[in-house]
Amino acid sequence: MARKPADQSVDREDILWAAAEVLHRNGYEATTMKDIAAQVNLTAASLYHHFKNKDFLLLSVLEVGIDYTIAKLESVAASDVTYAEKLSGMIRSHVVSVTGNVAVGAAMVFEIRAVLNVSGKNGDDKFMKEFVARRNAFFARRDYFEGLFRGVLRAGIDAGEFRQVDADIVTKAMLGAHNWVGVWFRAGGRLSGEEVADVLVDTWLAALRI
Amino acid sequence: MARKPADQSVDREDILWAAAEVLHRNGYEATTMKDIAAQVNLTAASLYHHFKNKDFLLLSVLEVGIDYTIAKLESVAASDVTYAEKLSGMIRSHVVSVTGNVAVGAAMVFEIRAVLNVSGKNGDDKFMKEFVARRNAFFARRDYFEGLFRGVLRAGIDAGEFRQVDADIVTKAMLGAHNWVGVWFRAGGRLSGEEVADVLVDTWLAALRI
DNA sequence: TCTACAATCGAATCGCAGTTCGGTTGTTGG
DNA sequence: CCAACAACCGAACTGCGATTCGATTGTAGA
Repeated sequence: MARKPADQSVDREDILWAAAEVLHRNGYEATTMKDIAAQVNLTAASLYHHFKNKDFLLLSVLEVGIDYTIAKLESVAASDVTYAEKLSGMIRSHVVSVTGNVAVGAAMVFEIRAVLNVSGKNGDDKFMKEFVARRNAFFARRDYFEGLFRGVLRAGIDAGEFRQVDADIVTKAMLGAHNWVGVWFRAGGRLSGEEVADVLVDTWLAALRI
Repeated sequence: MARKPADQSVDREDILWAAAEVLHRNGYEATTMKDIAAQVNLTAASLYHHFKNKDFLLLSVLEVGIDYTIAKLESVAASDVTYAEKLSGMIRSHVVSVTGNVAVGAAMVFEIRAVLNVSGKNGDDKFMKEFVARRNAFFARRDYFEGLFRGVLRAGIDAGEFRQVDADIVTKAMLGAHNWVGVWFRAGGRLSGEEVADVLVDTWLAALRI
């Protein structure tokens, strides 16, 4: 190893965090490498030491975001409680994740397209192959995430804990409502992240109660 | 008037519609004027005959979108029925609007930031003044739109038709769920726009029933 | 103390996107 | 039939953003 001037050097994690913030403010395409670099006191050129290119940087942000969210969710989904309790915990977990890091949450909602469209342009890029693989893996993670909710919903319906609803649509409605929190939530507002989560838990359980 | 080669000439409306589609696919920043122009068989230069610049074009898309949505919503909101019936109609109206024109719906959700960030850069642009004015008017329209839902929700709660909930948060949850429909809905899928709307109406009323 | 290499930067490349401009073409009201 | 103007286009300008490259600087391990 080498070069770590104590207070100047930043690592991959720092950059991702900072990038999420800038991305949140401006959106992927409107965010320049310079913008992101500035956020961590680097030059644009330096970013290429940590990430292959801009697309990989965004993808990395999305990856840590989904991994973090899923990690928290899985522990809840695995617990041995009623489906209603399980769903409550998952909703709370998701909403708190979003309110806890609006930047990453919003990136996961808004910047997916940027990652999707990559194949459209640089159809020849040297990193293309790896990129597509990682991108697909990311989407698989997202589907898995959605599946966790849908699974509990279905199981709860089958078990007679929830009323009969279209699980697919209701799942998407839930995720849509939660994702949207990242758009309007601001720390320091009338309600804390936990309080918002409480309202949403209450709302969804009411919607599902028999 | 002049120049209207019968089948070539397009009008403002056509361009806005086409722009919404391209925007939906690529996102504002990733969409070039050339892309939009191509969609209506024009050159980028020609677009400047119809719109002052790219920002105004996007803003115009958003304006027609919100106007259209609000127009449909107001007729429902004005009807003289129970709050539950009114809310049902509004939800249906909103969801059907979104599913009926996913492109515009998605633009209204995803491209707002692009319009927001304008002040940050061209702080000197000659059209700045007019732009800011129109942009603010647009945001006022959005707030008004949200207010229509919140108003009915509150009134229904006061009237004892709905159970006690945090109207602010539940309103945002509803709009989030509806907006999200524009992200996943595809015509020709398992359910039609109307059917999706039915599921959501059912879900929200269940969440609000006493 | 050396040496290899991680971490960084400045400067240069390269292409492209938004925009402008001058000119062309028909259509239409008079 | 004519003038005026709407609708359009090709070409050129301009600036900026992603990316590359060579050089520099410390630090960690031998």
